[in-house]
Amino acid sequence: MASPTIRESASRHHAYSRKQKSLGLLCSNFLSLYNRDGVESIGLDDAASRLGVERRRIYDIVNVLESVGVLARKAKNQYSWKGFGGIPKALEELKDLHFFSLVQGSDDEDDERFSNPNTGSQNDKTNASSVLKSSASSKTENRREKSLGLLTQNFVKLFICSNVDLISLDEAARILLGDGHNASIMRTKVRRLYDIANVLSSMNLIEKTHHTESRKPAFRWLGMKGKSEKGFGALGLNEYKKRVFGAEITNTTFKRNRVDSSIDGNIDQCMKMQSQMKMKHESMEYEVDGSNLEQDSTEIVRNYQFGPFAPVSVPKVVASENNVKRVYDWESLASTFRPQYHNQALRDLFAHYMEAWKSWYSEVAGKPIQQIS
DNA sequence: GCCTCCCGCCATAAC
DNA sequence: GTTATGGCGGGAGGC
Repeated sequence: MASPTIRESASRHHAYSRKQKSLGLLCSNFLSLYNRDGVESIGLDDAASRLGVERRRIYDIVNVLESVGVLARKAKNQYSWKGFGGIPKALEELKDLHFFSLVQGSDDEDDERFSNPNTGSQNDKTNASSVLKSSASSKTENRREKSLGLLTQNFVKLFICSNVDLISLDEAARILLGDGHNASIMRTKVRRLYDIANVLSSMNLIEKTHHTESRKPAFRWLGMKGKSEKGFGALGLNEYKKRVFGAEITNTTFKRNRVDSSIDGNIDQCMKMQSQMKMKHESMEYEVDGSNLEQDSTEIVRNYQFGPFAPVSVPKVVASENNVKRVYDWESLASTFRPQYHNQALRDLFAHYMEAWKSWYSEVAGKPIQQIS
C-alpha cells in the first residue's frame, strides 16, 4: 500500500530519518506552534503547511488532542484551541458521563454518550445529539467505534479508571479488544496504540518505561502531575528523545466490516463496577451517617486528581470511630459486583480494582480493612 | 529478527 | 459531483 518509490528514493538520496518524521515529534511541534497566548483557532491547512506535513498526519494529531480536550472541532477544517487547561475537564467528563449513564440507563446509549463527551465531539457528524437519535447507520457506528479519538479515550481510561501503574500496548490492546481476536486485529489495534502513545508521550501525559521484572516496554500515566497549563507539551528535542513507544502489540481489526464493540464493553464493565461500588458505598454511608452525604458526587468529581485510580466518585468520607455500624464487607461487595470477565487481562484489572479500593479505603478510614471489619 | 510506526491508499462522510 | 476525513495495513527504519 505504501508507496515504496517515495521512501526508496528518499533513503537512496539522503538520510531518511524516521525520527524526524515521527508523530510524537510532529505533535511537539504542533504544540509549540499553538500552545501560546492568543491562539484561538487552528486551521488544518495552516497547520499542515506550517509544519510541512500532509493533512493526513494532522488528522492523527488533532483526533488525539481533541479526545483529551486540548482541541475542539468548530467546523470543517477548523479547530478551537482549548489548551492543556482543557484536559482536566475532558477527563472529568469521561468519568462524569459514565456515572451519569450508569444511573440513567441503557448501556448502548451510555456508550454513545460516553464515547462523545463534550470534549468538542469526535466530529460534528457524531455529536451526542445525533448519536442519541440512534439514526446513525451501522456503518457509521462501526467506523466511529474504531476511531482514533475513541481509542485514545479508552486507552486513557485504562489508567485513570483503574490502579494499573504500567501497561504495555499489547496488554492494552488485549483489554480493549477482549480475548478471541485474531493476530491481525490485534496488530492493527497495537499500531493505533503506538500512534496514540507517541502523541500522549509528547504531551507528557504518559511516559514510556519498562515492567520491572519482564523489562517489557510499558507506559505509565503521568497526568497533570506538576504541570501547569502551559507547562508541558511542546517538549523540544531533548525531552522528546526520552519518549517511549509501547510494548508489544497485538491487535487488529477486520477490514471495515466488524464492530468491535467489546472495546467499550470491557472498559465500561470495569467503570460500571466502580460506579456501582461507589453507590453501594454511599448507601452504606447513608445508613450510618447521613451527614456525610452533604458531599455530593459532583463536588467529588471536581476534586479529581490525576493519579492512578483516584476514586473520584467516592465521597471523601473519613471513617469515624462512632460509625460502628458501617459495613466493611469487601469480599461480599466484590462478589456482588464482580463482573464475569472471560479473559485474564480483565480479571487482573478487576483484581487491581479491588486492591486499590481496599487500600484507598483503609487510608481514609485510618486503619486496614481487615482491622475495621 | 523483531519492534516500532511512517506513509499513503482508498472507503466513507460531508458538503 | 468534489472535498474532507480518517481507518487501515504494508513494509521499512531502527535497535
